[in-house]
Amino acid sequence: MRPSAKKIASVLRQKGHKLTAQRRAVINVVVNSGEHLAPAALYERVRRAHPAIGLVTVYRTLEMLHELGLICRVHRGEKHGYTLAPSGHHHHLVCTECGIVADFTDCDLEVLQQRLSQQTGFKIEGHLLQFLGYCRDCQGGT
Amino acid sequence: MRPSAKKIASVLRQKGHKLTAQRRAVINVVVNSGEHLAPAALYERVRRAHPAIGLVTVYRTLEMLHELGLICRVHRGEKHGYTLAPSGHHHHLVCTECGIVADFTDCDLEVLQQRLSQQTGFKIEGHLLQFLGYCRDCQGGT
DNA sequence: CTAACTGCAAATAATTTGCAGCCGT
DNA sequence: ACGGCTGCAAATTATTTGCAGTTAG
Repeated sequence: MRPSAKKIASVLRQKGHKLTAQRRAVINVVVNSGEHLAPAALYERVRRAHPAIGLVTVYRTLEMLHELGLICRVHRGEKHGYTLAPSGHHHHLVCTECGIVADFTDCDLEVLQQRLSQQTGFKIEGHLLQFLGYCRDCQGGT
Repeated sequence: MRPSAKKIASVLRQKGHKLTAQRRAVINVVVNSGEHLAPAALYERVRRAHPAIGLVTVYRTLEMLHELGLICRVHRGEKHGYTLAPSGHHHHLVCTECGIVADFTDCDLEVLQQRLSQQTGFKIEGHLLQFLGYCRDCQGGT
């Protein structure tokens, strides 16, 4: 399950972070968007609810949420952004057109990883897997 | 197979690009390194053979080689760099410590891709897969 | 010869940091 | 009250672009 704004807020408190109006605003935007938003885009949306917020605060809030494992980064072409983190191991399917994100958890890379590890002698720590494409709504026009 | 410097040079000619001393120097460094090098690191090495080269030229040469499909980008943590592109579909196993890269071609993601496509309605165009870990030589120390 | 190429310096773009004042707990 | 948080402006870092001189083909 993807966490709710309340859930996120409570984690912040538990970890000793203050729950300010700015942070609430950022959290709300992230939660109410299925898209993966770049800091700048997120900033624009947050300003609607909280016009005085600074871009710097958005950056700092995102970094904090990321460190707490509440949100994660996704790649979209050369750009990148943040989206809510469902609990546990997972990956993303990102629409390069609108940025919407779908999660999936079954990546079945264990076997491949095992073999690669043996063949190369690498001690594999993790993997980066993401699909790119066009979501249902973006398949028509350009 | 990974392309040789000669192979790359001949492709440049075929495509109507000029083969300058600077380009040769960049190509040689990329070819003689199994690592994935960031533009700045590559620049340092290229200077040994060609001290007067500008960083800008390195960027432009890398971009050109990338467009021709002769080299490809890899991700290493938050950073990124370039490495030789073996022909055909492939992926990388990157050592986060020293940056050395191993290639592999069999990713078996077709089945997963098919299912995701059906489940989400996405028209999947491609995927991003890369393993991160420590190579044989970097597993000991930090 | 001539268009492509090069290097410099300046321009962008994205993100980080120093700092003084503000505010959640 | 106090330490964390905020916003501004300046600093960084990575990459791109304008331009005049250079050079491969």
